[in-house]
Amino acid sequence: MPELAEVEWFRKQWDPGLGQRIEDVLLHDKKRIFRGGDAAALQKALTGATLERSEARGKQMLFVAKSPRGKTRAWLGLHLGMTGNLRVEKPDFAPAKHDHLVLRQKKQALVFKDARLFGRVLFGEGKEPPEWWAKQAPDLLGTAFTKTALADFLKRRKKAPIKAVLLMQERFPGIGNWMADEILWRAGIHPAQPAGTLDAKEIGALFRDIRGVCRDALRIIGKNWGDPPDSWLFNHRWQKGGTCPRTGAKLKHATIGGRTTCWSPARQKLRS
DNA sequence: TCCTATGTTGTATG
DNA sequence: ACATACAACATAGG
Repeated sequence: MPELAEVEWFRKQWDPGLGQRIEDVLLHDKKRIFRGGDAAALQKALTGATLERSEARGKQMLFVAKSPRGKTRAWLGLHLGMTGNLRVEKPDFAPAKHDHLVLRQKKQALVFKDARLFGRVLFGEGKEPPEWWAKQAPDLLGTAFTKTALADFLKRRKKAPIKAVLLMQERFPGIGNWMADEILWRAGIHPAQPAGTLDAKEIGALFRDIRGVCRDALRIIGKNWGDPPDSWLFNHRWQKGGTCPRTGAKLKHATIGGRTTCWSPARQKLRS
């Protein structure tokens, strides 16, 4: 479920717990969601710590907690995978089947749920943010993401379909299946077009629409989980017999880059 | 029963 | 070493 804007929205669901002490940490499924990380150390470090702040970069979230007396910090990383979510419950909440991590506080409990277990919990301790956070790719709306950086990356991945390339988190953090389709639809580029064959005009459009979709998604979904307008591909892509909101033509679907892909054949044509 | 799912990662191959 | 393709992971819902 969660891409850039959904992750940002879920991150804020734990805002009621900021500035408050964590009384207790409940771990449900230790096996998969921690992927070999030290769940016991996480539990120990977070118990009694005060939740200070949180951030999201792409699909990765970071929650920072301050130890009771020391200067050290506990760094909690959450990735929602395909089906993860964050929510708030009453302080005496008892975790159900898929609630893998619960931070209990006086006024509420902060709950991480993930049915399919594709999500993951990361952890680190110390003064500096851990490696897994520091090495996150630069924000697509920041200054480090330039048209030149985009063109260079496309050149390196020249044989791969552009759809698959947009899903690479090392360069496009936060872009997922629906955002990639939305971007290519706006830019008028066929999802199977090899990345190295895009001309300067297409790269310009792609750059513009990557940032445009990120901005719009954060504004509409990231803020209040609002519904995207019908002028987007989003509301038509899963509908049976769905049509392109710009051309009215019937949308096409196929597996490209290993993922179900939707495009409007009237405005996205494959070139040779 | 079979197919699908807004994601990543390990492995095989070129 | 790098790029590409795809199965595997685990569960729920149509």
